[in-house]
Amino acid sequence: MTDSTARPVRVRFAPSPTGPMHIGGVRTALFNWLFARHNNGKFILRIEDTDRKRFVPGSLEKIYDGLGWLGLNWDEGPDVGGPYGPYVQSERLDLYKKWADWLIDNDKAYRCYCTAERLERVNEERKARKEAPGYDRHCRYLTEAERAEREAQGLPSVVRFKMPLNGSTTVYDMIRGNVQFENSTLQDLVLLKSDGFPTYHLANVVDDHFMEISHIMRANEWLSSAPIHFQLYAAFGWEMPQIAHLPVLLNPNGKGKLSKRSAGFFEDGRKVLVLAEEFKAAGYLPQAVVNFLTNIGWSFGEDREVFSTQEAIERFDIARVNPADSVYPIEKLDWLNGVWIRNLSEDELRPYLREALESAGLTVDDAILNQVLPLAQTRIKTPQEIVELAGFLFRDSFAPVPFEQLIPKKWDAVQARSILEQVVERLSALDGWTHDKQEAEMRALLEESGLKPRDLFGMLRVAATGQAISPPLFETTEIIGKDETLRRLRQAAETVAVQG
RNA sequence: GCCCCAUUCGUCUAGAGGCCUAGGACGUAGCCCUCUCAAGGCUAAAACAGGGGUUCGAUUCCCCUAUGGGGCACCA
Repeated sequence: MTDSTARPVRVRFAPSPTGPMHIGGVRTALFNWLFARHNNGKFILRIEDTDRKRFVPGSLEKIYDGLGWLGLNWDEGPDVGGPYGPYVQSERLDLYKKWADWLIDNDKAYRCYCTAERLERVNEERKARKEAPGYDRHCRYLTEAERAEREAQGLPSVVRFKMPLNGSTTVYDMIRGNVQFENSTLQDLVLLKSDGFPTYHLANVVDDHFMEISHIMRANEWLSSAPIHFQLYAAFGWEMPQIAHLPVLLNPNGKGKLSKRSAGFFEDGRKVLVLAEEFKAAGYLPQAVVNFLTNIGWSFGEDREVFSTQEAIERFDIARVNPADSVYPIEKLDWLNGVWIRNLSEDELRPYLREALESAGLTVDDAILNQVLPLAQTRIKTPQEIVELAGFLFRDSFAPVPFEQLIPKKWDAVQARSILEQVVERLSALDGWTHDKQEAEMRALLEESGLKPRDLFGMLRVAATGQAISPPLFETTEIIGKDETLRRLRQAAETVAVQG
C-alpha cells in the first residue's frame, strides 16, 4: 500500500508515562510495529510526558516491559537512542517554544491572557446557549496596545493557534478515506501552556516532523484532532505524515471503550485482562497475545486465525484494517493460548510449567516434569492449569480418599473392596511397570469381570491420584511408581473395608 | 448542543454490484473417539440495524432514521 515514491517508513508509538501499560496501547504499538516491519521501516518509541501532573513513576519501565515481552522491539527510543533524539518530550522543550514563537511571529498563533476563571465562565455561557463549549477567541482580537499592556503587567499567558475561521479541512485517513471537517467547528487550541510545556497537539506535530515520521497510526479517538493537526502542518508549511485511525477496543459489556478501565475486572464471571503485566502473570504466551490482538480489527485472510508473528508481518496491510470498533473478544485468548501451548516444543514448554508449579509452592522433580509434560500439553490453556491437573505428582503427602468418592455409582463396598484387592494382586504380580503393561492387565480384568472401564478406571483414578480428573490413568500411575501406586490402592481397599 | 466515525451470526471477522442458498473462528449444543479431562473429527443453531433510492441486479454505492463509539481541556 505504501507507494515507492514516499519517504522512508518511520512510525512511532508515543505513550504517556501515566501508569500501567494498557492492552489498547499495546495493540496500537503492535499495529505500528507490524507496519514498520512489513515495510522494512523504523519503529520509534517516543515518550510524551508533557503533562507533569499525570506523570506516574515507574510507567516507563512498564512500557519497556510490555513491548519487550511481546517482542515489539524499537529501533529508536529513550533507552537505545537514535539520530533524532531526544525521545522524551520533556527534554525537547526548547524546540516547542521555538516553533510556538515562530507561529506567533508569522501571525499563525497568538498569546492568550485569559484566566482559568474566565475560560470556565465562557464555557458555561456557551453551554447555556446550547453552543459548542470552548474558547471565544477573546485574545485573538486584542489590539497591539492591549497586548503590550498585559505584557507589561507580566500576566501569565498561553499560546493559542489561529484556526482558520471558515472553509473546511479534508484529511485522508488510510483506513477510512477522506474525512471532512468544517473549520468553523474547530477551536483555537492551546499550543503552549503557561508552564512552558507544549500541549499534545504542538509537541506531536513538531516531533513527528523533526523525527521524520512518515505514517501515523493512532487510536480512533484522535480522529477529531486530525484537522487540527492538518492545519498546524499547513501553518508550518510542513508535509503531513500519512495518517490512520485505528478502531478501539470496546468493553465486553458493550458500554464504552475498554481503556476506561485501568486494570483487569470481572465480567460474566470471567476475568477480563487489560494490562500487559496481567497477561504475562496469567501465563499467556507472548505469541498467543500477539496472535490474539492481530485478529481484532485486522484479518489474516484465507480464513486463518492462527498464524505466527512473522506471518503477520508479511501480510500486514493498514488499508485492510476494519474501521469499526470492536468488542474485546477476550474469550478467544484462552483458546489461542491453548493452541500455542500445543505448538510449543517440550523444551519451550518446560520452563513455563516449572515456574507455574514452583509458584504454587511445589518442588519440581525434573524426571517427573518431563514425563507429565506431554500429557499436560493438550490439557491446559495456561501453564497454571498444570497445578490443578497434575500438581499431586509433585506432592509428598497423599491424603486418603474418602469412601464416598471412591465407589462408583451402583457399586457396593463389598464389591469395591473385592475389586481393589484383585487389582492390587494383579498389578503387584506385574513384571515391569509401564503404562501399557498395566493397562493390558487391567483390560484383562475387565474382560473377566465384565466391569465397565469407566467404573473400574474411574475408581482406580480416584484411589491413585485423589482426583476425579487427571492425566491418563496408567501414564499417571507409571509416573507415581509401582510401590506408591500399590500402597495407595491398598489404602483405598482398607477405606472401603472399614465402611463395608 | 454541535462535529466526526462506525453498524454482517452472542462475539471476532470474510465479503470491495452478480461467485452469497452470506464463508471462517471463538463460544454454545449434539454426535464420534474415549479410562476422567482435554485434544482431534463431524454436525447443528446463529447475522447483512430499519427505510428510501441508484441499478437488469445490492451485504457491497448514495440519502435518511436508529443505535453504538469518539471528540468539542493550559490531558494525552
